[in-house]
Amino acid sequence: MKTPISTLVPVTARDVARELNLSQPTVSRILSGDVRHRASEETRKRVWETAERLGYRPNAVARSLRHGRTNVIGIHTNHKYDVRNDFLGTIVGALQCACGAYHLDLMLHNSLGSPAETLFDKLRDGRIDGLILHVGTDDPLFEILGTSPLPVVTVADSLPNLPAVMCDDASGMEQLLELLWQRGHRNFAFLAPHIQLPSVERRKKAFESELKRRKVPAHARRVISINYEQASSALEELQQNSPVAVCCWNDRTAYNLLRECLQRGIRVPREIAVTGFDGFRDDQLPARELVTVNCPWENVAEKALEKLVELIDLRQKKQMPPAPEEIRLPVTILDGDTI
Amino acid sequence: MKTPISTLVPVTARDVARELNLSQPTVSRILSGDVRHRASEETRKRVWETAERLGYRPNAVARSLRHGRTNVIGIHTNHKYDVRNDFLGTIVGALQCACGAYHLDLMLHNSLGSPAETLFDKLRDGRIDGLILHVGTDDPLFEILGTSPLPVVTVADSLPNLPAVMCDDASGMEQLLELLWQRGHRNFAFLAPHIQLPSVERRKKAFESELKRRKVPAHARRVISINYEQASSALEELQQNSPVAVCCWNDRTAYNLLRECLQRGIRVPREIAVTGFDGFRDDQLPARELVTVNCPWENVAEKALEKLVELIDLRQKKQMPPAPEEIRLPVTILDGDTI
DNA sequence: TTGTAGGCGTTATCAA
DNA sequence: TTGATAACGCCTACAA
Repeated sequence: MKTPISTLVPVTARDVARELNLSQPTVSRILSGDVRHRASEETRKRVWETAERLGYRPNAVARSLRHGRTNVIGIHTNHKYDVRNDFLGTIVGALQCACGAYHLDLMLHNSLGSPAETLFDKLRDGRIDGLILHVGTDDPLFEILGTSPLPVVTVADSLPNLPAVMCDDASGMEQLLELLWQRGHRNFAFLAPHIQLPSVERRKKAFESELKRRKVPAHARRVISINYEQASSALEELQQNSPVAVCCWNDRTAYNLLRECLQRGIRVPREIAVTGFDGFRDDQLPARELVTVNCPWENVAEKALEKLVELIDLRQKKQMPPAPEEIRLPVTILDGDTI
Repeated sequence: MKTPISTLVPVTARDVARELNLSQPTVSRILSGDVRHRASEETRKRVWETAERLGYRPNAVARSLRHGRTNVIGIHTNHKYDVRNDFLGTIVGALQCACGAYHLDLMLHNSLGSPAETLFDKLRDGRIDGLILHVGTDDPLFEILGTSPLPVVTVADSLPNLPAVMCDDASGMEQLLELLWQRGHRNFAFLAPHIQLPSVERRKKAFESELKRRKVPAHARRVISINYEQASSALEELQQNSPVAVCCWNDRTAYNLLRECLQRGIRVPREIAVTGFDGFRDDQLPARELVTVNCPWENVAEKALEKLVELIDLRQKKQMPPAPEEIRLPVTILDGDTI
């Protein structure tokens, strides 16, 4: 059995060349599988053998420098969560899978720790070919990225002047309300987070306009602000207006609300009906089956990557990118037993 | 307001130098903040201004080539899951946070799609300074990595000749059995997956030896093989020997078992008591509170990164790494209502 | 079929 | 204080 020589220093093409009294480019040509360039069978064989024996591997950093392309894409979010978050985890997971098909690798950029400006530098220091972005409009990043040469595609939340792939939040909310309406609900509430997210704004807007269209009076379609995902603060107000159908801005909030109801003995859905949004329902757990909007986040990630690769290829050819476009993917309803 | 010039091509130090009729190295020295090298105040100012105006950012790829160091570390698993998996998600999340302190970035390597050999090439092509590894012993990778110059630390499951950081699985199982014993249980079962994982083997071994020590007869400490996390196939055997305390090899299996019990009307813990392992309990959901072993996976990730950084620094100084060491972190019990 | 020269963008060492 | 030169490892064009 052949064992590659154990070394503390990586082996270069030059090392292989020296070993055989050849020039470094000759070795490089043979090993990079250049079809046009025919070398003598004899030489090819010796080069391949020696390369394997010495454990040669082409250095990707040098390659990247030469080609002006790293085959790595980055993902960045300015929200305070890491990959353990439902949303980010799903996006990253799907990206990770999709990257395989394009022979790309994925780099996680941590806003955690470094200020935005430093991060911005890192994002365009040539280590990534493109970026998948998920940020709120409060991030200073997007202003700069709009004018930078780095190809960027945003997911879930759109930003001005950047291409975006997202879910059809408005349609999701409308479908949700239609279902609630069919089940006889006439009193509604929307639980919205304090933070501003374009996707949540769209959900809220659709909540209001759709119910207005159905002639629901203002007191029966209230919007209640909560601290991020903490539903408890809203419970008193909800109970006073029970029975009520509560549309939570995301699934986690809905689960929090369900738990609170369980603890306080509030009957679901009799007194309070609960819906989520996102489709992060965990069917494995012996809990209630949450009614929610099934958002195709995997498809969002895949589509975003597809767009990003297009942009990267264009830039490689030094062509101007097309005008930024917004893609909205259709959503469906996941029925359950909480309404 | 200064707006950086929008360009399709990145700006280099050479561009800045040309603009000012200076040499490229001079610009580089000033901008890289070399303290020893005093340049005239006048020049410094002009260089900084021009750099900002043109939107210059040092190219990290070139820097990496020069320094022989990328400040990126990789993470790889050969299991079929991506970052959405509880375990991997936690490890990656914790690494992501910990990387901030070391000014490192994290790259996800997808075994998904590319064969192991290709992956192996990628792992040592110079794009990462070190690797966090989580693989089963069936992976061909570890044989080769043992002799490669790339610093590697494994997590959760140790491999021969590689430093490892893991949880004290044996102690966790012993604590679990002690608790079950106190609560009066005398009939036990261990649900093990078909796949071979060193960590699970340790849990299984501890299950057997600890119960043997307590003089539990063989028929009251059975080991049942299941397909990965699917507990249902074991239910018949479990019911026939009820009441029984079931130690699942991980939390997900335990939750699956709980769900099956719920659906079939089997009382927990009366007929079947359930414990998990790992500490991936979701307290947010209105479900049963699983009794499980709280494994400090975040600490595992942090410790592994710490070790990896040490190895990287050593290699940078071209020193030999120390003999591989195994670090086991202590675990505790999370009590609940399922035993 | 193979070697030489040059450059990707940066940093380090020298000399001016 | 600054500039020239070389090197990191690779690839491409051209010349031999």
